[in-house]
Amino acid sequence: MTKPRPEPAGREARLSRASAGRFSLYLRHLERFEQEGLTTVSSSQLGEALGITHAQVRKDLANLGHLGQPGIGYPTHELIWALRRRFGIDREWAVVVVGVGNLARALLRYRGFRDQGFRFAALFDADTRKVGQRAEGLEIMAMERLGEIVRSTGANLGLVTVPAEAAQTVADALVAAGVRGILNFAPIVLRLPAEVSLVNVDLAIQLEQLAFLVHLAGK
Amino acid sequence: MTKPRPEPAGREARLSRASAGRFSLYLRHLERFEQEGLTTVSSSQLGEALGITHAQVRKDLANLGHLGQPGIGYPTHELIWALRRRFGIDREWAVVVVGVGNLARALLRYRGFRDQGFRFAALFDADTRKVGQRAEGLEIMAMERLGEIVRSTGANLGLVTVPAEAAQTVADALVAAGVRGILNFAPIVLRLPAEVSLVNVDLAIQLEQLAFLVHLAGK
DNA sequence: GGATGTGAACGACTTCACAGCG
DNA sequence: CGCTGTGAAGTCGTTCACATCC
Repeated sequence: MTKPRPEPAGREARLSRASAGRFSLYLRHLERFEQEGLTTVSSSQLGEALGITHAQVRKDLANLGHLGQPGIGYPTHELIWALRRRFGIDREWAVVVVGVGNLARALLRYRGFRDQGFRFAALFDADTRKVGQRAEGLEIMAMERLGEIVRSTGANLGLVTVPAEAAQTVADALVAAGVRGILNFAPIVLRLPAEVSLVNVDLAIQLEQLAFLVHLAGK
Repeated sequence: MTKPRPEPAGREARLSRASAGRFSLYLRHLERFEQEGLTTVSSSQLGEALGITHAQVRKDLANLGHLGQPGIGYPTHELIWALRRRFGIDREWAVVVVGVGNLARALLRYRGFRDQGFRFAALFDADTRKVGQRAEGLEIMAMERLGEIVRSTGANLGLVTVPAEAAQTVADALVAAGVRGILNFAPIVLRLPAEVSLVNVDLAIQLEQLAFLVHLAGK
């Protein structure tokens, strides 16, 4: 049974889910600012970049401690590292991908994952014709080896890009293998133990969402 | 300049954005329930399926008028159609796709789009080697023809799956061609006129998000 | 002056709890 | 009795406004 908000909380000062959801955006823009040579950035600059208010930015960043200097702004480099620490991407994440279709291939190609501390450790597919082939430099493994390989590589995240019918089974296997988080692209509600984190991305729903917004706007 | 909440509102009884965001989930589960032969469904059943409380379900569905019957529940079929009407998928949406990579191919393959009233009208790519090839039964067109074809097909939604550098240019072209909504997969903040709706899907961020949740959970 | 940090006001969403109907 | 619809309360997130500091 999945409670609406399982979400176990960390120790540090309470951090809202909404604010957490913007952290990777801050990071991305800060990295750009740093590359452009800005040693310091203001809440207004960040707000402009993310499309939110400066007050919001300050509230979010207050979670990281008092990094800002009145009259000046935030030191870009320090802020980036404070975010990374808080974020957990100062360590490395090993990711396994289950279901090697077009979507998985698109994700494997995404540049920037490696920079952000993500490493693809292994690929799996139930289709025996795909097993043994390579995708983006990694060999595709048979599903039977999932448990073994997740354990031996110490993978902690699983990416599920299989059809809806197979998703729960795959998720169960990943959990059994000891994965700590699952990124699910299948259009179903996965049932997971509370200690395993879950992020859902439902592409079909996004398009429906858009149609809905247009529908509402067009009156 | 993009205000945090441009969102022009519809006429009917005010509908919260959060509740709107669940509509496609309701629809999906209701269709499943109907297939399973349930002519009637309760707020608890729906809540269980979506992972939210029954009170929440009733609040959401109250927007559609008084469809529920105390002691009984909601008539499945009527509810589905009430949702569809409210949703705008009782009409057809023509979608053009710009940037035919793996991600676009994955989306083109998504079953269910057609059932939900979406039709892929045309594909475009800047890569001249791809132009003329076919993907999922549609010919890939040169970017130059975008305006012309959007207009002739009456396409109202655009799906942007190009690299970040090209995304704003593509979006501008789509807007100029008269598209009413854009589903953007590029990891940048698009600047659009307020009358064009926008939904962003940033896949890289979802993985970071997951890492973050795991990080927080693991204390 | 320009920018941060933050209490207080505000607004949005969710849950509670219960009246009322079938 | 079961289940809906809905005010009221509660929770969460955002914006305002201003004291404070460089």
